[in-house]
Amino acid sequence: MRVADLETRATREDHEALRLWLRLLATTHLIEGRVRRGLQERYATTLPRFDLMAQLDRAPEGLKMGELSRRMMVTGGNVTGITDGLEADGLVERSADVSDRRALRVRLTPAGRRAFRTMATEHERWIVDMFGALDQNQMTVLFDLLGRLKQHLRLEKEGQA
Amino acid sequence: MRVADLETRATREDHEALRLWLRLLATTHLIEGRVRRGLQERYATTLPRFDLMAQLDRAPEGLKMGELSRRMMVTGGNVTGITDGLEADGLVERSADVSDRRALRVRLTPAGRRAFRTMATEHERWIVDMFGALDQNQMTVLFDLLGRLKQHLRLEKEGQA
DNA sequence: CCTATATAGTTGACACTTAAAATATTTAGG
DNA sequence: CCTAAATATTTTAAGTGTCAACTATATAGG
Repeated sequence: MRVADLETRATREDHEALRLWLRLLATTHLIEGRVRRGLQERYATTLPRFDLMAQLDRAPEGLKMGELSRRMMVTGGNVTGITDGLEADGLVERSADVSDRRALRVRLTPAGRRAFRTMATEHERWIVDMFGALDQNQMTVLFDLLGRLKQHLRLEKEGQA
Repeated sequence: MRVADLETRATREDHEALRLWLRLLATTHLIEGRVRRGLQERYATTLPRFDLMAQLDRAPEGLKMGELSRRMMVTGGNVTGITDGLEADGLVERSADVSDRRALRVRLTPAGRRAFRTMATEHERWIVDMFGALDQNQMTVLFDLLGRLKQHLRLEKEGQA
């Protein structure tokens, strides 16, 4: 290994699963950091803000806070804060849900949609470049293996509940 | 897909690389969250504290703050804060570096080492369980593909610098 | 030697994140 | 109908994370 990073802590004696986990984590951190810096430098925004807008871009009719929270895989309190910031900047708007007075519906404003679409184009280019190390077949294999892993994690959780 | 999560935002039209990235991110978040909750529930500690101690467990002679920062893949300021907390709890200690008066060497205290070893055993069990979805061969393939991806990211970065 | 630059670490400002408590509303049972 | 439990959201406290500014020390060239 050329560079000391999260994986450095793994040694020959460790279980293969542990080494795999550290590499998975290091790789994800590397990509995430690259995207975060790109968004900061090019658009003075953050990854969580971009993620929230990405979810809303897929849902023209808007999403309830709870649905946003589930899809972003973060807690509700977190979504409240990020939404507050985006709302203050006029990029998203909250509106009362018609069928449930406890709920709020969040959606992109026209300005928010424009801003997101611009960023998303460049964001996708970064991702394609970073995954350029893998050919079509390798990407498919990786996608399937991660799918298997993820499915297993979901099932384990259901077992508990 | 059965559950709405980070991947939900990906659609048929998206570039394969983007869908792969979202799955990589979702899977990593899932595992990370599981480990974080385990450490919190069983040992009332956090993942960053565990990670820092894990790095030190591999380096009996201790590590300089900067080396810790590189290996943990986080900024120096962050390491200062986590180290402060662990030091306050008597789990690590700072000592002056003999050859460089700017530098500090951090190492586990005996109590820190005992605490880490206990947690590490259980932590490894969690990881092995979570990766139980994959057989030996699949783990090797996943490990190699991530290695290829990671190597490519490192090279791109060197190119810039 | 002496100054310019680089490096090691800390600090402060700000954003993100979780968990738990609090509020408001809905739903389910009796 | 009425109350208990569940759900949707916000708030708060504490920890994590970045970046940029700062202090202290080291190193390189003249």
